Amino acid sequence: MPLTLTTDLTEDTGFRTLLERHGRAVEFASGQTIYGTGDEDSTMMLVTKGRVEISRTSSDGRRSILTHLGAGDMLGELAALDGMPRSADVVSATRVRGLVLTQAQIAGLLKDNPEAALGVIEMLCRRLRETSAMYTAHVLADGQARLARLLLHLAEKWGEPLPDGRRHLSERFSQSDLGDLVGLTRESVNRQIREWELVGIVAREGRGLVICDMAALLGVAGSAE
Amino acid sequence: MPLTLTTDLTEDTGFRTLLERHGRAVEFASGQTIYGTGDEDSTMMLVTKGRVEISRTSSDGRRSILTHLGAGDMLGELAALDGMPRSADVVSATRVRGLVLTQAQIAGLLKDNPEAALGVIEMLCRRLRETSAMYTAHVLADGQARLARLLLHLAEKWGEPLPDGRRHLSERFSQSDLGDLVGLTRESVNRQIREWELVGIVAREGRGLVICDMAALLGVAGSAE
DNA sequence: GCTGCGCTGTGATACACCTCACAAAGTCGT
DNA sequence: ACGACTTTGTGAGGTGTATCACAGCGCAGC
Repeated sequence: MPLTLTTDLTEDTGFRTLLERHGRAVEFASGQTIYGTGDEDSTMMLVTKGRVEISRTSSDGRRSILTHLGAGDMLGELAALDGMPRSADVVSATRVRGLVLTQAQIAGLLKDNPEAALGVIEMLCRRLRETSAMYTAHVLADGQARLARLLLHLAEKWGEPLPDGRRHLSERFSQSDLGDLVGLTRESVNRQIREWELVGIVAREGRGLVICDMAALLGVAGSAE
Repeated sequence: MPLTLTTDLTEDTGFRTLLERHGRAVEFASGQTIYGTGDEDSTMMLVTKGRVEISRTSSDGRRSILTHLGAGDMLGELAALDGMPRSADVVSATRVRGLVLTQAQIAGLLKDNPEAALGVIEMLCRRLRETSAMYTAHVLADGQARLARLLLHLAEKWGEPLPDGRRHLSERFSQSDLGDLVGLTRESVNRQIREWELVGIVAREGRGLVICDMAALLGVAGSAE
């Protein structure tokens, strides 16, 4: 089960309307810190354009990326819902545009509209299932399987399908990003991808990556599911 | 940040009253499967006595234990709240007594009592923070640090304090359980604990374990926080 | 154009942890 | 008190990844 931490807005909890109607438009250049771990502010944001990275950094400087979010994804709802300090860093990976909602606006929505609360509960349950699946996947699978899973997931979320069924990933994920997403070093990611390239499972097309043989990746990924 | 997945009932979302008043009393012998991954039933349960293990098993038979829950903890609320299939196995680690609530009862509570929904949201947010902290901890820390963290957490949740400040863990956790809780083999756990025993960080007292030097464990645990 | 700087590629070496194998000790049922 | 089963202890050897080190490459800015 791949990591998403994504809030699917096709199922509307009332947030979408609220955001589009009352959200304050914001914009960030690439590389800016949007929220920092421990911050006390309690806003949330809907990404309308670009890509952000959710991560944590250990005291000795190693980084664990939880996920990347893009247009249509919400972020920061945890702090907005429970008022606790932010639990992760959010950094723009590209130029990012979004709509921001304050905690007061959200609290208002929840008070006036009990339906919304049920939607929120459903969303949190889904996130909880995803996160805990992500945990066990990391415990049980080795690096190769985790990387295979990641590529499949990224291709799904960010890639465009090619006519021949392969998938093109044009968004730029550096190998060290990939490493931080699955808990491997950049070098290990390099060697693994290189190996898959030789066997024709993936290919390099200009600045992007093409997933040629999804079935093979699924095989590698599933071996320890 | 240790794994808990625990629902703290001191903060009452209305569930506790509901459970104590309308819960159906149940009892399980040690080693019984209470809920199985994929099951469709949607009850939840308050543990009143004993200890249960929440785990997942990979296709190749390796097991990852998410946590152990005991008296005062709720389990199965995820499926009860969102109606999806169970996402993990729950097995009694000892003889267990509990009170069971049906999904209909919970739905009724949430509909009649909007306050309760807010409490549930808060609880889910806390769980989400814990689970994702658990994930990054596992990615960033090595086996030694994870085991140290685990012992501290178990001592806190299940141990009794001794007059001299040490902590006695009388509940029986086998070394392979400990391994499955942190993603190590039984052998590795054995060697590590043995080593700590030699240095006086922990000690064996009959059938239980005593944490002698919490500070030292904290040091090991925190080195990669 | 040249100059940095971040990304990629690759070898050599180290080490944490696993796997396998087996013995000893403890626990439980009858 | 007996055997069966689980848990613990420990060695030898293998392996997946990390670490370090360095070279090439591509792109942005001056």
